[in-house]
Amino acid sequence: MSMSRNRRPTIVDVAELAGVSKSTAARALTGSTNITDETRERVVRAASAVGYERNHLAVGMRSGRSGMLGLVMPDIANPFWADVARGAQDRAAQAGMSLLVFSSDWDPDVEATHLQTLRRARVDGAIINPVSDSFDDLDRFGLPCVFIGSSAERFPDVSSVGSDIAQAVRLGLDRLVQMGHPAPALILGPKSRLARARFLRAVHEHCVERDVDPGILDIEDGEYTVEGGREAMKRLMARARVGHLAVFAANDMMALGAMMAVRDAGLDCPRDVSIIGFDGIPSGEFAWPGLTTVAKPGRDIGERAVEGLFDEIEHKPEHRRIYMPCRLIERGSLADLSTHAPKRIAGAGRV
Amino acid sequence: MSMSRNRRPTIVDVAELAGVSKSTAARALTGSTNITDETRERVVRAASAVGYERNHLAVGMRSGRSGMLGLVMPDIANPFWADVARGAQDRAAQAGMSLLVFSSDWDPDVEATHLQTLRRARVDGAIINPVSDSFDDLDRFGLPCVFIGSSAERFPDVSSVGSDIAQAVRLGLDRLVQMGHPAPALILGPKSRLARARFLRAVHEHCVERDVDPGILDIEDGEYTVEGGREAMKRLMARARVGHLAVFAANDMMALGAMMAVRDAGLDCPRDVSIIGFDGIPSGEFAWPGLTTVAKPGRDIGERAVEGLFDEIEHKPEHRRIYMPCRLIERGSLADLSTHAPKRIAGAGRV
DNA sequence: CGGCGCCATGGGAACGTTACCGCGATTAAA
DNA sequence: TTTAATCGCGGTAACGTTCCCATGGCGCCG
Repeated sequence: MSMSRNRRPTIVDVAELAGVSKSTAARALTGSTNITDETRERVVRAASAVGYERNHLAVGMRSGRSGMLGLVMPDIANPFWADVARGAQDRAAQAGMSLLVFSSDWDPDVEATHLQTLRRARVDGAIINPVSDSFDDLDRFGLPCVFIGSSAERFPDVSSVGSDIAQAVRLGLDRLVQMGHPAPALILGPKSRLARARFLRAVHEHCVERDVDPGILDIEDGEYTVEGGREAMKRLMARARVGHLAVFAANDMMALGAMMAVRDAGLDCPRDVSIIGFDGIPSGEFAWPGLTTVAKPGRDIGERAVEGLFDEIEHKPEHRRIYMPCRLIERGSLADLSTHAPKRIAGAGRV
Repeated sequence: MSMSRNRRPTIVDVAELAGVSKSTAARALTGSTNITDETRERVVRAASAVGYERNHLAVGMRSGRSGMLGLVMPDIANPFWADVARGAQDRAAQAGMSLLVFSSDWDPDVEATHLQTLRRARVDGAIINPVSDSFDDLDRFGLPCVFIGSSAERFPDVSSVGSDIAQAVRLGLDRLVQMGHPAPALILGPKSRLARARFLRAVHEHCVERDVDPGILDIEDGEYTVEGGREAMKRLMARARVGHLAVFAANDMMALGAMMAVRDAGLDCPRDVSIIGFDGIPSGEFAWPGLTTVAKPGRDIGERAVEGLFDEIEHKPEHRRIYMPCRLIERGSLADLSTHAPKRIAGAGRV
């Protein structure tokens, strides 16, 4: 018995036990052709007898494929990104691949470090929510890449997957109009973020289609946080405005912050103020009232990103940018003013 | 120029450019001794010139250390587990290691598949929230392991990290007593879950210390979900009980569900019913009222698990089970009855 | 001044796997 | 029946790295 207990069995151990060469053992185990059924079965039996498990490091070295994918996101603890990670992980596992997960915390330096780690680990491809503005060394040796998120649009020559902001905004605005809020105020993110511009552009297009002057919309900016939304909502309420106030927040966290500000001001949502968010984070379900929002398909985005990455790895550059449709989740933070004040352009009167 | 653009540069490319042997190049790059500063600098310069990046697959194969850790959790999209993952990932990155993340969905078969993948990937160790009851093949070849979560207590001979349920329960009950709720009702998980027994035992111990008969506590069981908590709360309210009702839920989701049930019944939290949860999920912050809860240190648990795993990998079996302290987060779902009804054992009267 | 030892370097093997090639045997085709 | 083709199998090289050992040069000490 040459098999020591502390050493992991290799394919030669299997071959010896089966009485064949390691070449034959490899053929049997890889499911290759040119092998007798009887021999294959003998090898397979020997493999399970010694507890053989193929060494993926060695396979990866020989074949140049590590069987691993990289995922670099701002923060895995953020519910949206966790959802994306889950989708990516499921799709990768389905294809027999593993996922290396990293959080960049919106820091370009951290991101660069993680990317270097990914390249060193010889991942077969990477899914990245880009923070940095330049990726010179990213594709220097052709690491297949798919970007995710709206910041990915800064890189038109890299395949990417994101939510369809135009469709999402349309979804939200249509519902607002249906409920009798044709000209909602907007709470947007910082001007530096690309997503802000996308969101605003979609609003403009929608207004134009409905012959509404986008200029009449109240707009407040804030950080993409609860506190940012709270402050923005305070400023919004401070503006002299009569009647019911409807708000479309570009982010659920901000929407929840806005809800808090409404409560702080002694008002009631949805009676005095209607709020609709954008993201679909779980917290919106437990707020009171439940937050009506346009949900991004985080999991689907993760899945599609992996699928796109497979195309990229196989050098099938079919698509460049995929927009995943969002869906409306109604929970009760929108007042229905349509019966009381049908078809008015400006803000409707208080119920 | 023999360097093709599509081939990743190896250490021999570096060595050739620097005019040394690959052994010397390796010495220079690994920071080993026995090398001239001048030679080292020349090699380092050559390495960056050709864009050399050490192949971790090859390193892992040669050294037996892949530089990767595995993390198997029920669901990365669950906020608590996402937090754990974040902590583990940060601590691993800090040590220069990568994290392979998997979600088992509480399915033993899926878990087994992921563990096999981990072993094949030759991870240096794994952090696992165990679902299965048996792990025969887990340590057959000595894969270093640290378990996390309360289900880990089923495996006393495996190092594990979990939250200190006894301390958490004490924290919650002490606060309840301070607020004038000495004998709260309990909403617990299914009887099959180990965490339920731990929670209940801690409650019993605390009651005994305070000379309260644990038998007088109302108890309802439910699934660890919003719906489970909602149903349990309904049953709790259906019991003939006068005065203010205080509830300690063993899980934040259930606590939020209980809050919904209270609202559905036309009652008010905290005026009519006090609710305290256990977990510390973000959603509790946005509920109305904000959910007072005992928060598990998810991120810390992840970090400590990685640290424990390092000890395990280096065969330093110091500790076996680490209990991480929880902390109380007060948000307003507890009514303060202490001034109105100080020091009463049974349920206090309505305010 | 000579021998010994240290130190910088180079050569080669090994980690575990798979691809390629060669060889013998069995079978099909002429 | 003879030849060619196919098929099953074994040997060997190669992936990129690090470690061990050998070698040669130089300095130090006796």
